[in-house]
Amino acid sequence: MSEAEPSPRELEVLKALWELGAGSVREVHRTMCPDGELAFNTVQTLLRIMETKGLARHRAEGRTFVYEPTYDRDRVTSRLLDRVFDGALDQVVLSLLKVKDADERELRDLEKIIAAARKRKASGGDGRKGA
Amino acid sequence: MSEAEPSPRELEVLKALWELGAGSVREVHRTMCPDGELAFNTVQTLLRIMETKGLARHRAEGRTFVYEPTYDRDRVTSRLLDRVFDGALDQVVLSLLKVKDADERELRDLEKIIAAARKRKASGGDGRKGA
DNA sequence: TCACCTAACTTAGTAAGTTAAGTATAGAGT
DNA sequence: ACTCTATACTTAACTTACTAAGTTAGGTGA
Repeated sequence: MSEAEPSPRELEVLKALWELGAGSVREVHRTMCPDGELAFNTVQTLLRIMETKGLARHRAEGRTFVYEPTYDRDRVTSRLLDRVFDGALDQVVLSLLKVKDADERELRDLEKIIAAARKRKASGGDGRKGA
Repeated sequence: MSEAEPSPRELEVLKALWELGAGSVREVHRTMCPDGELAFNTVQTLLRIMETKGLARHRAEGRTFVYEPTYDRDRVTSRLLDRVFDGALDQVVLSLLKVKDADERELRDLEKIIAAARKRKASGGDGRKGA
């Protein structure tokens, strides 16, 4: 099984978790549906299932369970995209640019990000590839 | 409902469809599982369901149905990413670069893509997308 | 025409995702 | 001690996804 894919609803939970860093069921619930679209219990169940899938983990804090995401947003994004492209990074950006039609500021930001990546690679001298 | 999300399996079908441009059930089947992991009928059913969801459409060519994807890869990618990020393009690229550790050639390609996007915006002033 | 191949359509069963009511328990307040 | 509340755990109904066998019917060649 190793690394389960989050379902759409689970992704919402993850987003709340990323925003919070870590949080109790109550906090996650409030974050992901402030207007109570989902019942508290529903979120609780989701989190329990996500734990069995390895998408989240918890520690007890008093009587309350505090949940944490197992994978960060980068990891999840990368997996999601590998499903559509097969790891072709530039294809992704191309797609995005075609659809989103970024403004000048965004384009410049992107260039900065790329420059930073290049520098990181050069300086660290560290071209590790995680397995 | 407007625009349904493709399930994981449906995404595989879409990938075959994108590769083919358009194709019969048989062609899609061969493309997505050359070693017959899935039955022909399974693919056929998937395509029919995808049509009801608006993910694909077909035209009859003789007795054979030829299926076509409704949305191109860019569109699907963009929607997929909006589920994780909320349209923050540079966040996506940042995520990707963190995880993928692109090589120099890829980085240069990315810069070219960005430059092209900028030019497209400046010249035509026309960022129109055909449906 | 009859047998055969191919392809579409029907149906159905298993599995996974989604939702939430119901149940039990541990502390906090009176 | 008794009640109220907040929390975790159990169960289950209901939906959607996945898979494929079975059925029907149009062409093709003998």
